[in-house]
Amino acid sequence: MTLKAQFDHTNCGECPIRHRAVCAHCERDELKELENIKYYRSFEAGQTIIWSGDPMNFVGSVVSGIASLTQTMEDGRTQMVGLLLPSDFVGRPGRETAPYDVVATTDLVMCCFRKHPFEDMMVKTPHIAQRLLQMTLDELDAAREWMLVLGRKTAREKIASLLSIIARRDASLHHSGMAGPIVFDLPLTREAMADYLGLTLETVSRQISALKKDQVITLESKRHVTIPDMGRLMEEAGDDTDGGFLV
Amino acid sequence: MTLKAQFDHTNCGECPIRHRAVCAHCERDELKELENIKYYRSFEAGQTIIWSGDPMNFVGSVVSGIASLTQTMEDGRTQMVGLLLPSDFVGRPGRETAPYDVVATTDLVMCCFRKHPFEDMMVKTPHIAQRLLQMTLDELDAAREWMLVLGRKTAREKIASLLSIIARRDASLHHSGMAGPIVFDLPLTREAMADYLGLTLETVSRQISALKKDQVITLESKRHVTIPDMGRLMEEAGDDTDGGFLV
DNA sequence: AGGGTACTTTGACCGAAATCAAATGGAAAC
DNA sequence: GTTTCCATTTGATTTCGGTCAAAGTACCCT
Repeated sequence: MTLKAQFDHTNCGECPIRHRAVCAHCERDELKELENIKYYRSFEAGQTIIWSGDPMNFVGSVVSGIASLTQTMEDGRTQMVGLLLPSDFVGRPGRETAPYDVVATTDLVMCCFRKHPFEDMMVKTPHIAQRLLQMTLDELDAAREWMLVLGRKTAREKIASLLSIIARRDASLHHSGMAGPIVFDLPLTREAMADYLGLTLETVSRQISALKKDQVITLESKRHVTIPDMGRLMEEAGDDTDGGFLV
Repeated sequence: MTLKAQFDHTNCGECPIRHRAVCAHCERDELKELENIKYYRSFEAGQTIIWSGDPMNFVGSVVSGIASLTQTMEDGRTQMVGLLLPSDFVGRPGRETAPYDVVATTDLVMCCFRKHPFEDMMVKTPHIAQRLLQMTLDELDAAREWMLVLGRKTAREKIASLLSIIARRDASLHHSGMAGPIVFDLPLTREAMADYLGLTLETVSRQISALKKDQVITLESKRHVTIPDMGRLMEEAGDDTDGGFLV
């Protein structure tokens, strides 16, 4: 069951996503306090929000747009290690510095809380620490699922896996059922997809073309994707687990 | 700073590792309760401790030996997603089922706690939830660091990265300083190394031979490794971060 | 409309790692 | 001792994805 499914109530103030993510019981007192310390930040596509190693003085969640967590080697090779879609949480309570770069992949709005007040609240409100533990375990599962993709899947399977994740996340946002074709816009450039999948952008492009030729997907434009048969796509991804993905 | 460094006191009863891992302040009351519900389990090399999807009714930590977390596709491709060395924690408070197989890579002793009593204690003792959150964040960082290895490093760099991690963990166990050669036994078969690195066992063998030829490492036997110059090895691994690895 | 820029596709070629296959080594069992 | 079994090494060949290069496409900006 996803995070969204567990806490999908709407009476959580003007930043509902954030509260759904943190407040397990949506109690009014906790909410009031969160309301008092929250603020919004906007970023442009391409902007780096936090540099690896820098002090990170806030936590927050994505309201709209896409952010990514990336690691870079000295010679420039980069690997995306997380994809943050709306409602995803960013931040490490109890940590001083960021362990990797956080980059706005598209224009982005985040709902933030200064770290220290948030940590104080965590101490006063055990629910929150436990909720954060659950969320972190979910992220850990997603990261490990992704290790299988990076370590053992072919380029074609990697592309199918990524499309599958984005399609599933997007479908759950739009409350559509599991039947029928799924339509969405790819929020990533070919290069960003390559960085996520451990491929080159040329290989990404070639494999997308191949999936199109084999009618696993349809492209109305470079970015606008239709998936006529989700089951077929998941076969292509080599996925036995029909769910469970979280990132 | 590693987990070990933060909690390296010795007055924690007969299962000190376990308590170092969970009890942030080593308070006597908590310890007593933990003592009452703990028990030990032994496993033989190769034994599967938990199957992915099975109910998991305990949490615990590795006392001696090595366990690994692995994911397997239908066609048999497998990816190791975590390596559990002595003092590492296993288990998901708040989760019913295991998300991947846990396998004893060597003969193994674990110190376990039934899950429900442990969860009850977690609720009563906020420290523990917060400590577990910290540990889970560490694991998440390690998993993401490993994603860079899997996605972007060459076979030679992958091998060097793995040797580097094991050497560092082993060195910290034996309290040796950072200077001088490091000697240890490889606790993994070539195949297990391959599964961890997303390679084939042949490639692992070839790259180890190559590192030996280039005198980055010395092999007294197939498994007994000497690293004359840790800095050199880390260069080979492409590591800028001279530390931080946890798994 | 024209020109610039950034993103994407496609082609030709190359190389690192996979695959297939055989030989070697080392330890336990008979 | 030698047989058996398993882990490991090494060799020959193939293949998938990377690299280098060029062309195509869409969008923005005067």
